[in-house]
Amino acid sequence: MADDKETVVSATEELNEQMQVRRDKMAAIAALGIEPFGRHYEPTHGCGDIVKNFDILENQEVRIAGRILTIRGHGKASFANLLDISGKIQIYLRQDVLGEETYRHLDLLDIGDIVGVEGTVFRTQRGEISVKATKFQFLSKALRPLPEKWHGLKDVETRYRQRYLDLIVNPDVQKTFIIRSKIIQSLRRFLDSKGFLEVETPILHPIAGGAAARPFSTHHNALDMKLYMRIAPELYLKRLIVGGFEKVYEVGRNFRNEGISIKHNPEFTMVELYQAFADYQVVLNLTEQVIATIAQEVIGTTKISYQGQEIDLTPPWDRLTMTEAVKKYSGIDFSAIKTVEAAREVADQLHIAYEPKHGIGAIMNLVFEEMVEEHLIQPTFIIGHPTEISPLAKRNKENPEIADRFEAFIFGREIGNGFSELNDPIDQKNRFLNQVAQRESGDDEAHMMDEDYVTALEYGLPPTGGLGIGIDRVVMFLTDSYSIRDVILFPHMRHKG
RNA sequence: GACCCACUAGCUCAGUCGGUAGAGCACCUGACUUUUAAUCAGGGUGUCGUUGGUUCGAGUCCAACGUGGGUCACCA
Repeated sequence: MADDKETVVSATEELNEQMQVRRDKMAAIAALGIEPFGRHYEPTHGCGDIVKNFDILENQEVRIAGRILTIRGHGKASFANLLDISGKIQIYLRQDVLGEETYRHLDLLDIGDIVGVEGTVFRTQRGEISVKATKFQFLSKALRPLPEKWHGLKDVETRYRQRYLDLIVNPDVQKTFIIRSKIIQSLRRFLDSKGFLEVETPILHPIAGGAAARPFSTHHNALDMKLYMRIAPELYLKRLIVGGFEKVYEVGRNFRNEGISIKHNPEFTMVELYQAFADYQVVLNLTEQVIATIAQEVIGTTKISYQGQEIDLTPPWDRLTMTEAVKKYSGIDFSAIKTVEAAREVADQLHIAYEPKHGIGAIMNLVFEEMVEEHLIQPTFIIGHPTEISPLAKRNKENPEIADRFEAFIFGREIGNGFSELNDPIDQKNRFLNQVAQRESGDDEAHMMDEDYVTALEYGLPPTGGLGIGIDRVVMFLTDSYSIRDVILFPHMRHKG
């Protein structure tokens, strides 16, 4: 079609000078009988490893490969810096070593190209550990220029949309994602060592349950069936406890169809774990242990600095009931409030908005969110949430209006949530019915009825403690990242306009 | 969803009161055999996010839209 032709032509016209020059060089490389986009190369050493191990490697022959970051030509000799995953090293290229013809190929070399170099490890007069190249070959031509070497890439939009550029030119970014990987490794090591079994449960759910959130919905064509992206793995993991696994965990992605902020990405990573015969106290202790262990293993300390604030992750963390916390920071004693009318009056005085569906417990939770959360800078467990807002948690034995539940807060942000699991199928069914009623009255974050889950409970769920920890937020704290987007490789973005 | 801020060369950024579009790096041409933000000489490569409006004249003022960031709202 004519349209296609025009597309090709206009695409060609869009090449700026630098892109055209690089394409010309690519063609010149091909004209020499060299593939501009190579196939295979076996480095013997990492660039950064050579620098680290110079004592052993001095005067040794090495073969390295990486991306050209800088080139400094000096006539019949040139210097370049080569980057691979292990770090950077300088390469020194001399016409009299490489030969005139090969040396001329350097004219076709650009910053950003990926090349292989063989040569001898040595130290220059200025003390820079370098490789004196005896051979040099093109591995992949870069057809676009890299961002600037000194200021790097700062444009936030480009950094997120083209994360590969961010990773190439901003070394701290790579560091953050290496730490992220180590955090998850450390988490798995910890749980494995405690006898937990790692499992995988569905991400496509016929019923989205386990949390109060709006799901993404999708459709299975062959089955002509509506499906949801999971908002939490909770109900499946507890089915596994019914099935006889006594300690399970899953590290995985949850999807929630909600707003985006520095603390929220539509897909985010959580670990959820369940331990049979345990209660919320057991998993509460586990929470502070696992976070402290990860911090110690990955960054070498449990005393961290986040956004200029010193935070001590060393157990034990503070423990405070929600009622106590609300009293401490708002002056309101909800244990003395016995009617919804009284609770509403308090909320009105504090100018906190509530809805008709909110009972005493939900209103206390609103006060908590509004007046308490921001003060919980040092790691703090808030214990004893209203049962009203905890439809999957077991009631407290002494006070059925509160649940055996906790949330862990750091820097005013919730990083974990755990409870004694509701294992009474009759109570669970009634709570679901309650949620369904709320749903029908317009709350699209209320739970859907999950009959099969209730059936599973009817076969017997042992007393169980369950815990969920937001991994992204943990990574944020341990890498001192301001935004969740800085700990997610490809954060969600709109279509480019 | 509301409000605020940003968008200028490949990258990082200037751009005065509305009067011919600028710098550094990168790039191009040349010199240079231990440099390292190499240096030296020469060269500006642009749909000023988009579309309208005001004006003799708009990168600059106004409006709408787009994208990003932030605050709030919403929310594990």
